[in-house]
Amino acid sequence: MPLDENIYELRRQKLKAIEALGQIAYRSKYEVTNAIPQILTDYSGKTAEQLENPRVNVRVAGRIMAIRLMGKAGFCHLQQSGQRLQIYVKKDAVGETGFELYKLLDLGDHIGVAGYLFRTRTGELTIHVDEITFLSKDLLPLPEKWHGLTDVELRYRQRYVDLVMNPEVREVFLKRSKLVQSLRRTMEAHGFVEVETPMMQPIAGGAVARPFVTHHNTLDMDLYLRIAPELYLKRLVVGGFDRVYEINRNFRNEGLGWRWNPEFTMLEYYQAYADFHDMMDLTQQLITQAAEDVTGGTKTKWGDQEIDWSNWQRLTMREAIIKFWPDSAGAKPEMSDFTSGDGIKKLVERFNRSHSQMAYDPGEPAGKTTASLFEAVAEEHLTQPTIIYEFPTAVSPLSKQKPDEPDWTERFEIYAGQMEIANGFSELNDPEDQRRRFEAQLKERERGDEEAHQMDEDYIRALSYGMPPAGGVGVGVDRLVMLLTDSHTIRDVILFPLLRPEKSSSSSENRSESQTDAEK
RNA sequence: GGGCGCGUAGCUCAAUUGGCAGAGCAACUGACUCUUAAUCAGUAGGUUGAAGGUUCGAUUCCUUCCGCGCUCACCA
Repeated sequence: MPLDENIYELRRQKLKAIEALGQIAYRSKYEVTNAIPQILTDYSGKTAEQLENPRVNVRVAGRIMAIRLMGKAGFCHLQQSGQRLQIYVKKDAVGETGFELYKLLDLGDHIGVAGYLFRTRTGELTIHVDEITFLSKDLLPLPEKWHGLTDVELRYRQRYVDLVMNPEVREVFLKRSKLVQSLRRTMEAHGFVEVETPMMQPIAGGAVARPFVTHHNTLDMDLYLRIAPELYLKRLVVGGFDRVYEINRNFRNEGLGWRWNPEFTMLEYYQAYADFHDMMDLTQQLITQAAEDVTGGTKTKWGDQEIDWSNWQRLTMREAIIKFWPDSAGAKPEMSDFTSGDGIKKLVERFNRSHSQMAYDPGEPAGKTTASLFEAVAEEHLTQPTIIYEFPTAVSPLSKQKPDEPDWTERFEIYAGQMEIANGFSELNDPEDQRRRFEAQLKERERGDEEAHQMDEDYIRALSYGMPPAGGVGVGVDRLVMLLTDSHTIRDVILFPLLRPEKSSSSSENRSESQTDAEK
């Protein structure tokens, strides 16, 4: 830290010296003729002769990422929008004062330059500078130019430095932006209307998770940050918005991990008069289109594997358990094994004998066990985009049951890269059935499941006014970004992931201490 | 929360069984008007995450704490 402050102080003095040369320390604006990426696009193909006549005069701005001084001339690389262009500064060209300014520049400073394009002896496109304008000072030293910033914690805590130093990080977030654009485009093309529903809710519903709690002072009431927008979007379907969608944050007070951040982005959409098969088709199309829009193709790298977004498979949950049943756990299950709680229990016991123990509570509903068994048996095999459909009713309090098998619902999830990335179903619109499902969830809550769904009387009232048949889907945007950018932790696709608060032991605390001392 | 690992200069990393805490880059001074990880000569920069213990002596061994990473469990 002492050295840090030395450099800071030294650079402040340089800034004063720069002002003494007639520059403004923090000026308001600088008119450029070209952005650096534009120059690279337009002139990279031109020869030295083509650049000479006619001569191309430019004004550009950027951050100094490399600087080399050789007596009375020097080179810099200016970076803008993640791309770099070299400039050549010669005392003869910029004059005495201009060169004094050049000598006061540091790595990380922002400058604007005016000059003309040429090629150096080694052929690199370069600006021959006539005039330097100082734009802004970097008072803190950037990380080492060769190794850059690799410390994971610093990268997340100081994302601004990470973005300056690591162009591939910038790329990930550009792709994230493209993905969201693509999702919106597909939704709009299908006639969906974008809406915004409450982030603060009196009852945290629409999913099975623990919420964050906050408080409104004037109304003196506790509110929950939403765990899902689902119940509000379906209220809108009741109200006559036949196709609605929302892209926004959900908050779940759960653990952190490579696939989990407490706030994450979800796309949710609801379509009246559609069932879960329609939603599977739409979602498959949405994701395939997104892969193409973001990466330009349908095949993406995922670690040492490849995901082919044009090749999907569909399996029921029961089929998936049978298909991926490990040989070591004995004969594959039969469909009839899933019909009784006893049959499922036996499957779990057989599986657990050959594998690491899968957690399960004998008192829980059989459907819950089946869903856990599916995750234990199949999830790790689901690298290619796969739609798993027909989920147990016990874990699907908002889905419509299969007409012929009431223990199973018209629900699906989409898996890729061993992650669940989407969840959709034919929406339960029978208010009395919905009340019974909520009551079953309340029993689970009494059994100690803090994540079980709460009773939402207003939602039941909304259904009682009549909701048309509808299908709905939620798509995990962060996880989709991970898959499309080969990022293996969610923190790499969220600009500012949740971290523990920074320890204030060093600089900030010292400063406040010295302030109190001064006050005394 | 459990298990494993890590923490040394601003950044990236060394340091023989426990024996003088080092290098490159960044910084500073000087030389250099086509360099590009510029080069050359020199200078400065450290409470080895914190506290305690063992020892003649601790970056190294032990304990506790703090922080980070990986991983397992709950969760999308």
